Amino acid sequence: MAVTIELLKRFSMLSALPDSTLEQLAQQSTLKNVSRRAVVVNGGAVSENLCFLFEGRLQGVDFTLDGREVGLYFIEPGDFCGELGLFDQQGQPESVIALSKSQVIFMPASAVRSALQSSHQLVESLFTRMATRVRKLSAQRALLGLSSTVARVCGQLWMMLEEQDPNNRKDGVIANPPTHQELGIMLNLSRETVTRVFQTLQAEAIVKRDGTTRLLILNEQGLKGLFEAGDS
Amino acid sequence: MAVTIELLKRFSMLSALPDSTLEQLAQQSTLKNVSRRAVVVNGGAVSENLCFLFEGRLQGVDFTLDGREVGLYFIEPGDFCGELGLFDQQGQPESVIALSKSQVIFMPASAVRSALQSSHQLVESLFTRMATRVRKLSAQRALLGLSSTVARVCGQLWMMLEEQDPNNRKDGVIANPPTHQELGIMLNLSRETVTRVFQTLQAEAIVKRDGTTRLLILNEQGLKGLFEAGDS
DNA sequence: TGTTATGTGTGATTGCAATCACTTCTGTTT
DNA sequence: AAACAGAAGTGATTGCAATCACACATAACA
Repeated sequence: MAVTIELLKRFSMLSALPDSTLEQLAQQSTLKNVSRRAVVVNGGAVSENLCFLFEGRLQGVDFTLDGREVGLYFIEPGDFCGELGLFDQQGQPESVIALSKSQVIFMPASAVRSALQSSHQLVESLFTRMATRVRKLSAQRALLGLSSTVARVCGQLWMMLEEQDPNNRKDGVIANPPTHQELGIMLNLSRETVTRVFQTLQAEAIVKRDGTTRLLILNEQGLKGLFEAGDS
Repeated sequence: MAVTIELLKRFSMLSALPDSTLEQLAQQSTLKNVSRRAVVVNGGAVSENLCFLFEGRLQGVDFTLDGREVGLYFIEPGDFCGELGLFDQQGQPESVIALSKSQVIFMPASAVRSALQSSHQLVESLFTRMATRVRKLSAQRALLGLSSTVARVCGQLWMMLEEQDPNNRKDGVIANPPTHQELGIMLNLSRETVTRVFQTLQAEAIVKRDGTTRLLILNEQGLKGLFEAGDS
């Protein structure tokens, strides 16, 4: 499926580029519909593409040496992945998997390198985005330092809410929420434990499931309070 | 203390820069001796400097909302930190602390930005280094997915060994090893649990303490085996 | 519409590591 | 050399979440 300049402008990192650069990137990119559970980036392999998520939800998943799945990060619409190997030809250990039906733009790394050569502004944008990514990884890791399972789940939901697009954020909606299992591997919790925390949160009218494609945060202050309480 | 071109060349990211660029960077940089427990980068604040570690050991430390210390990463000699805010003027949540007496070169971010403008090679080096950092953060996080405390500690020691300079690596030496407490906060373990694991490893002649500045890895295969065994 | 697969929910059991309090050892300072 | 501070070591107790097995609900597919 063809990629247009307008489509690429939806991504904040690309939006400030001149149309001529966007046109070149668009011509070399492909928009694909990927189904739930599809592998978007293969772990371990060098990725030839950057993957921009237009709609859906992706998750970076690694495996420990004892075979456990470890969730490293989620990718929300408007974000991308696959950029680590841009200059060092090395891949990333984790796979990136679609958690729900998604639309992904695959953009060749070579095209991005060319654009970087001619646009210092893109260099700064990419670097800034990498910095944001490092901060998010650190915040994600800090969640694991919480000893309370309720605090950990609430912290994850809070982080996901903060990363929703402005409309969903305003309405307290998390689009395409991950399953309990997918949340569990982010937080080193079994899916039963995540289920039990959700039971508590729903009983207290803090969250409410709205079908499988939306999770409603009914009480943001309550959620944040449980996150900040830590060991209550 | 004055910084020389030769000193800066010890850092792989800077070594390929032309002497004229290195001279400019050197003139604006400062080498400081910092004592154990000194704060090298203040968490939350925008850092005006990049901090290059010449000798010693640094640790990035954050706090969870319930007040627990969380260790995010170690910094070995030859590496640096403080670069996240280069272009977005935002800081990092974690503080960077010296774990042992260290020598750190403070290099103004403004000087690095200037160098980046004129050196695409430095852009690539910095980006590649950020990618490496993301991979390390992911690997660090994956350690927390191991359910066995022995595997987790052994994994941490293995990662630290791999990051030693070639001489120490060859000899199976970890220089300036962190305390059990400092290791514990990296791995979400209490310092008592880390001590008990070390007891086991020393009893099995896998590791041996050589004073406070060196930890000897006597049996690398044994260490790696315990790491890879996961849930033994 | 019925069947199948996936996700959520539930209850019981058990093991492991956090916690606490304390002692011993080692390095630093006076 | 003695005193002090910090780090390592030790033992007992207890709580919490992983694990397991299973049932129920919901979504997807034929």
